[in-house]
Amino acid sequence: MGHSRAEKARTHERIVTLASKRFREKGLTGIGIAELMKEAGLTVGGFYKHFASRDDLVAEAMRLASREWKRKLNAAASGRGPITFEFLVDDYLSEAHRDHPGTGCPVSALSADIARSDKRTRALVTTGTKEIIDFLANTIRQSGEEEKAARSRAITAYCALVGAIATARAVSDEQFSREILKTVAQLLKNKVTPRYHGT
Amino acid sequence: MGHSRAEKARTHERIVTLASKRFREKGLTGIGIAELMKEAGLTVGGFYKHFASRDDLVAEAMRLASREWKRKLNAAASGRGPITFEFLVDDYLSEAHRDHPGTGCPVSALSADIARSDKRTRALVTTGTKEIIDFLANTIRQSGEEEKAARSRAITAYCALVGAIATARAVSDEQFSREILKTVAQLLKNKVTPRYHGT
DNA sequence: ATTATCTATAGATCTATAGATAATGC
DNA sequence: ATTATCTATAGATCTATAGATAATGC
Repeated sequence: MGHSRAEKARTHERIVTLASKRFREKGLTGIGIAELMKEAGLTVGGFYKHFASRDDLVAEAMRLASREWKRKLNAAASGRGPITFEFLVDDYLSEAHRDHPGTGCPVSALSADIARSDKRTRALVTTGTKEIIDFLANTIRQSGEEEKAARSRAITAYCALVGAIATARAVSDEQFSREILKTVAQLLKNKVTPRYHGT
Repeated sequence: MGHSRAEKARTHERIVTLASKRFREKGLTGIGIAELMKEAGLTVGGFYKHFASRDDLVAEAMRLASREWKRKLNAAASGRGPITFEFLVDDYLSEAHRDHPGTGCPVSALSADIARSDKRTRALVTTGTKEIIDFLANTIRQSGEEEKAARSRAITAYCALVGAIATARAVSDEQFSREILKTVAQLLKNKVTPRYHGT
């Protein structure tokens, strides 16, 4: 029991980290505070000394998920030269990402729940989404695309990625699910390479 | 109280119709049986004479949502000659669709919940999704596209549509939300018209 | 003395069931 | 007699709070 302030900060982070994973897996209302605290090795009573309300935890968990997701994209680049659009597409549309929503893109896992969340959470996700799209647009410009066209492609590619993972997770036919991932990956990559010269 | 068998059938349909709407609005776990029955002008006790379990209602509601959604696409075509890909895209990516999930595409509203649903519900949605993609592929072939390429484009377009609505609903910046809808609509329509001759 | 966590619990849900009531349908 | 719906309730949740306990930190 008891324990230091430094330990409390670590406990806090442990709860938020766990929540950001479980929320993506089970939905923002799919797991209760008691179960989360138990999984974190704590009991329900301590929760409200860490968070003013459940929505507070949701907001913090989504903030962490967005930050980690961005960090992951950047980390994927490091040591390999500038990250390419093709790499991002293959990484996003992998079966690993489809099968592990807990560590994946928060928007594809929680879009509907986010739409029903409070202002703070939605604002956070909005900022994160804009940043990812800017990031995508930059990789597209590296392929020689003009700025405005790159943004259009980035937005459309982002939506195709989100929709593909969401749909591939929803359908129960494994072959069909894989077809979705592979087809979207292939088409997105073809569309963006300069050799096709689309407007 | 009491009432005829014919009336029971109508009551049953009323519950399923309401559920298919509320589920799309609030999520598959976002509304309880008591509230649904109350909204349908009934009380909670009668529920289990209509459905063996909550999951039973979920399955029936999703079946209805898929059927209605297909019917809507087909109805949009009637009296206007063969339905075009362009029309479907604009209709799907309208602000009206974004703002009224209850009568909209069940996959964009519920993908994550569906992924966590039982076999029956997922199988139903899988079939519905395949049909919509076939439908899209047909409209693309009407623009002179070869069959296999049309299927690839249909799958990718479907994912872009689903992701665009999901994302446009999640973000809280109205201008950004509209940008997403418009950009994806424009790019999808450009990509499919024969004048661009992409592979 | 303060505080991080605990046990315990209030009050509001939720799904599901039991048994009563009032109609239909033989 | 059967049955469509009702009232009432069991038992399991859920969020949030009160008060106890055992540590930290002045």
